[in-house]
Amino acid sequence: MQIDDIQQVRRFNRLVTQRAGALEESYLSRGRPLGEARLLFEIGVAGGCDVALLRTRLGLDSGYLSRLLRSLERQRLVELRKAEGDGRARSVVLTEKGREEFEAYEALSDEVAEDLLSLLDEPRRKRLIAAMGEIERLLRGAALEISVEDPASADARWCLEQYFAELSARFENGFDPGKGGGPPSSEMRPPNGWLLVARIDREPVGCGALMRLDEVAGEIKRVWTAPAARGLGVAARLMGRLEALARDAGFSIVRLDTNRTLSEARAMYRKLGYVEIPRYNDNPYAHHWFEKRL
Amino acid sequence: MQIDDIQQVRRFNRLVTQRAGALEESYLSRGRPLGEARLLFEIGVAGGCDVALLRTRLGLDSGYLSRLLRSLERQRLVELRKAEGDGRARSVVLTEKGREEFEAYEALSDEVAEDLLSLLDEPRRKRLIAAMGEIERLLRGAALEISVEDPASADARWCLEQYFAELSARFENGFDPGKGGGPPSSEMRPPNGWLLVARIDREPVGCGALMRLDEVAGEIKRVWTAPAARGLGVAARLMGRLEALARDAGFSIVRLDTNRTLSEARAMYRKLGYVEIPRYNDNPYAHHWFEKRL
DNA sequence: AAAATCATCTGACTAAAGTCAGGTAATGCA
DNA sequence: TGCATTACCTGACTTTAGTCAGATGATTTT
Repeated sequence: MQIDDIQQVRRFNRLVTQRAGALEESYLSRGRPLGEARLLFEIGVAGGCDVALLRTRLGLDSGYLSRLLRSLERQRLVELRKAEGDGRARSVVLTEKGREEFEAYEALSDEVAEDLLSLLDEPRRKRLIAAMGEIERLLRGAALEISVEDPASADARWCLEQYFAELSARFENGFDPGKGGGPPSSEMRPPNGWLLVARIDREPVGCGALMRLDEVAGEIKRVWTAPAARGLGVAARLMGRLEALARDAGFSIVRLDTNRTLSEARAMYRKLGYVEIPRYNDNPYAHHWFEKRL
Repeated sequence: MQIDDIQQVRRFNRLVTQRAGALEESYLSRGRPLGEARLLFEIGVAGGCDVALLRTRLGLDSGYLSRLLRSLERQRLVELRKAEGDGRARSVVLTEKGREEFEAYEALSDEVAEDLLSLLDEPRRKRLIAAMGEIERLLRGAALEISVEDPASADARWCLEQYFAELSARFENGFDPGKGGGPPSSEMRPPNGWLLVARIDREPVGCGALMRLDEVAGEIKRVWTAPAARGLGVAARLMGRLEALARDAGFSIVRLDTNRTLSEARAMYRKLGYVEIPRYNDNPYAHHWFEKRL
């Protein structure tokens, strides 16, 4: 690692935190301490949620959070009620007045961003946005964690549900997991199957599975990235890990199939070194088959 | 301005401030409140300075700052003494122990930056650094302020001194302002001369002058950018403003000369539409002459 | 059904950060 | 010379942000 790089990061951090301080200051303009403003904002973004979620998201002490909520309640900005399902927990929602306040904070955030952009002419603005997007993708992608997961875990099931829902939305004739979903999820457990879940900041953002086809070949299935995490290279990282798993399991070949509507996926497989091969299974939803020698 | 752009800036701000929190947290690891740590750091960066400068840089109340300084003094990290020149003012310097602490904070900053970089592989790291550099240049450049200044003002004199010092360091045979410096600074006042000073965050970072040659032609001189602000497009912005001044003054041509050692300057003049012409003056330090029709 | 665990609340604290109104000595200006 | 201004200091105060040790009632485990 180069010293120049470190210096660049440090200069950048200094500059950006300085500018970002403008946001905190603008938040204070509504005459409410920052802690309360942040809390109100977080409740608004979540659109009402359980107190426990706020506690972990903002990293607050439970006593402290309780008091902050009480204060917002006294200001008639939020309402607290018992959470459904668990009588111990409580959930918060914004009142009408709270929603107005939240929107005022939204407007302030927009304003700060707009002020920044207005300093630049159109081509420079484009470059700034592009560079910000690049940094965002790189940093979010860097925070990606991939782990082998039991297919029955809550996050795994969530990912798979999303995946199937997306297939049935995108495939020309819909999608029925029973017909083309391949092996049931319960088989995606070692030693003949592996399910990976990718997370960013604890939140699941993607999945992928490897199944044993025979002694020498594995099959990659159910590679999916959450819409919010696309463009970060999540799928490519999942593929890499699946191939590593395949190698560790002693496979020398991995195969996969895909539907013709998923053209981005096909482009990615090619880029990763997969070559198209003849049909090797009877999946009615597949139009292309690929393999890669490890 | 597009809504997408604003959202990108907001997402970026959120992400970056979140990561920057890591730095603040690491600063706390030395068992000193953040306020004191920041102050110590600022004194160290400045290498000792007047109290008033710290007050404006950190935006602190004078009473509060006074107490913070007292606390650092009690810890034997800094020493306060009367500022030279003004008996009311005080100046601060780090003690030996203070310097050690400062360096520990420096090391922490480096570490945080390194941790970030270590999350990425080499090509991604390169992209991150490039994007950070781009953002830094754009934002710093956006904060550039250019104004017509009296050549006797402190900032103007500082810029001109720096400019002459640099010429004498770079020219093959040194530089004597008396021989090639052109008209004395006192002539750079309307209606026959204009001196521009460029500033970023109040700090002067460059200068440039326009002088009347005759009824229809102006001459651009003393265009200089402080080393710390190079690469931000300061000189190009100064040139643009000087040309605008020339147009307003009724000139239809601007000319300028330059030394052969200043190749970046020559490249910039060409890029801005200047064309090389024969010698039009007797400046012994000039090797190239340019002009541009407005 | 008892015991353990959990989510939240309450009260009693503390440290940090900051504000404000004078006060003192040095400086600048008429 | 004298009066306003400036740079900093001091004391008295407030707000913000947070910690911690129980208390309470719901839920889960045994």
